[in-house]
Amino acid sequence: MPPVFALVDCNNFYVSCEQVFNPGLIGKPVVVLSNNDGCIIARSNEAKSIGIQMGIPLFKIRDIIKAHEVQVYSSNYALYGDMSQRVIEILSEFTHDVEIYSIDEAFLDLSGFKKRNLTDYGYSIRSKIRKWTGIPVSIGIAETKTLAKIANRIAKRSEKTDGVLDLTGSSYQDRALAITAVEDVWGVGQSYSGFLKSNGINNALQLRNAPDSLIKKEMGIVGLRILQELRGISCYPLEQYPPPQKEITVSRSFKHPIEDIADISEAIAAYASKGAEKLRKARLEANILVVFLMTNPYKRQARYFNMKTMRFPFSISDTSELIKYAHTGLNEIYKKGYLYKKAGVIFRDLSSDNHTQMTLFDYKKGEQAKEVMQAFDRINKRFGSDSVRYAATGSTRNQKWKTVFQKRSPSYTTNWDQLPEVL
DNA sequence: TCTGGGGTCCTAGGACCC
DNA sequence: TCTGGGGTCCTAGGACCC
Repeated sequence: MPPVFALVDCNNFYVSCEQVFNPGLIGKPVVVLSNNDGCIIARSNEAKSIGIQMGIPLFKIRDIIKAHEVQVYSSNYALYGDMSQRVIEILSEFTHDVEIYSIDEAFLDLSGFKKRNLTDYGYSIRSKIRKWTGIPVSIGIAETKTLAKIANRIAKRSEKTDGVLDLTGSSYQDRALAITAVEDVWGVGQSYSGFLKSNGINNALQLRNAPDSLIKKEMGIVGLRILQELRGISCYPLEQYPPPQKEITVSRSFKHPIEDIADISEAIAAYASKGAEKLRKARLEANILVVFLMTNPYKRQARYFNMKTMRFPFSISDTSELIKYAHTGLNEIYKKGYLYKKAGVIFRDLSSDNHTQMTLFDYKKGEQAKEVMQAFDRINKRFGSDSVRYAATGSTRNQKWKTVFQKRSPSYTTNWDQLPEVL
């Protein structure tokens, strides 16, 4: 018995979140920006239809913004994360077989619901999410995740589907594949679509019917799996319990380039500290730390990129230790005379925090440090993040490396002081 | 002037070992 | 002409995802 997957995808998620709390934005061109208000990362349908591209830098479309009075928002992840959780909670009322795929997408296993009308089931999911959160979603249903993605894409665009499309056992399946461009197939990016098109494969139907040997040669085993999935043979099961995380990154671009290592050291300390908090929250410890530093790749000025990998004698999640290592690494890779644009830390080789190997002497020290970290995390949880922080992360007066959000909406759902008022 | 951030998987090649 | 072979571990780079 082949499985049945549903992909539930929130439409224009970040923009929809803004619209829920500011209904005046509905029907208008609206965009949400990346960190430092750099690029467009979400668009309302109206913004899409006036030609604003995903990922484009804001400064390149200033005139379109002005001409069409596009409403512009900085990203507000506290709000989006909270809304995402609400959507997931509703989904799990419909089935326990939920895989949270990203902040705005989830796969469901509907294999047990085959006797029902799956389209109708989709409609009831969709309308409940709409009613309880205000977020519009689209739902694609099919025998594999890749086909469910395709169904979802059509459900999102076609008026006729009204947001839900079930392709299981459907005579419409070939047609659906034929109207899906090859670059819109899950797993086909820029490089692969270039190769496929140069071989006359322009849509998903042609890809499904392509010879295995051709695909294998250029796209390897990943390509073969895409073929299987398009043919209705599932290669990617539902991952209800995701495997443990393999790495944790904290990195930021600087709004303006920075030269001085003192400023970069502050930034790196803040990133290491944030990463350490993420480690402890996931009950993990790191064995490897990578620090990296780079100039602006978009500029023609002198370029520099370097990174340093360090392995610890035993696994760590202690903030002050991690800051120390990060600074050691930074001092090795920093070179005077460059204008730096981005820096970050990566933690790798993560292990669970309950079986650290230490000598008895180190053990005592370790227990003390652990208690300090627990108190640190408790305070920040209770009074808001950064209520306490390490001196190495710098004075609040130094704004040189801080990320900018000039057009941020209030944190309507996560901060008591910013609840929306009903007048 | 102004260009995000955080992930995963696969593959090839080097180091090292027996 | 021909220069051992095979396994493991690690890393870098490429490709993709949202």
